[in-house]
Amino acid sequence: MNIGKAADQAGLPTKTVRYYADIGLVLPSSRTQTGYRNYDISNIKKLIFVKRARSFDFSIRECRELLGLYEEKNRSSSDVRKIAIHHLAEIKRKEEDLKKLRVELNHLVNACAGDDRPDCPIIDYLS
Amino acid sequence: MNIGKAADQAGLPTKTVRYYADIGLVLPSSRTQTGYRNYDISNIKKLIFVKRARSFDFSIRECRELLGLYEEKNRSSSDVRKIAIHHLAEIKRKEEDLKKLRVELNHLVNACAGDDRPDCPIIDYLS
DNA sequence: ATAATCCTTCCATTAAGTGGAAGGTCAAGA
DNA sequence: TCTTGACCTTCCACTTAATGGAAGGATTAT
Repeated sequence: MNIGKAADQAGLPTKTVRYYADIGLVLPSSRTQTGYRNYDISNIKKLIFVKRARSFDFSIRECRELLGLYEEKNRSSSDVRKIAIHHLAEIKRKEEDLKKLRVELNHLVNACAGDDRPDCPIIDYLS
Repeated sequence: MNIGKAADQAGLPTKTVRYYADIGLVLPSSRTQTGYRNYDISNIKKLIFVKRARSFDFSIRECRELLGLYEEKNRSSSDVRKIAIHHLAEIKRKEEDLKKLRVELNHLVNACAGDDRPDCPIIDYLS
């Protein structure tokens, strides 16, 4: 399967699939004599796996680790869980940061008249 | 004031202050004959303003706009408010995205035994 | 045969800095 | 006066995870 077809199957842009090959994340199983990348079913599965992991905001590095465990049939689920828990903590941290920002910015927005006068609590707060 | 002192006053790394000068966000008021950047009080105030705006996760582009309004003494507070509301919406969107991820990933982590067996709902879900 | 659609590699760009190298400047002490 | 150390300068590379585009080769359809 050529890269375009593979990308379609995986639901990823061709550019991204090529990028994943470049960084050695999901390599095509072979190349044609003229240099075209060949993707087989197991490659596609890996692409889909990475796509899903990325949609969970796992970094490429984490995707690499997860993909390693995905392929390792005698893995320990604790290894997978460890990565997921670490990522979960990161997500929670970001979420809390955003919440703080939202609450504070919301206050400022509410305090601002939003009219044609220059007085502005938002500017004041930042000054 | 030299850049190092200015950076200290603003609570920013020297590199960052130089970067802000490079991109024309906060320019030093002058240069010495030998090329050293000179910062005065108003420059420091702008640096602090940008630092606070950045801590609210306003992009550099937004900081530029806010800084423009900060300097424009006959601004309309509605212009400031518009930027803040737009940014607030963005924060909310990100927060909701993260929440969805967190809830779903939390399910998976809870479903995973995390022992030395290979069976793993997390891997299954991504496959 | 030729045109359209693939594919290839390589380079640049994105955001917001950060790190480091090579070298110039300045103030203080011996 | 010389030197040492702490500044400062510019320039280049690197970070994340792609994405856009150019130049050119391969394949497929008409």
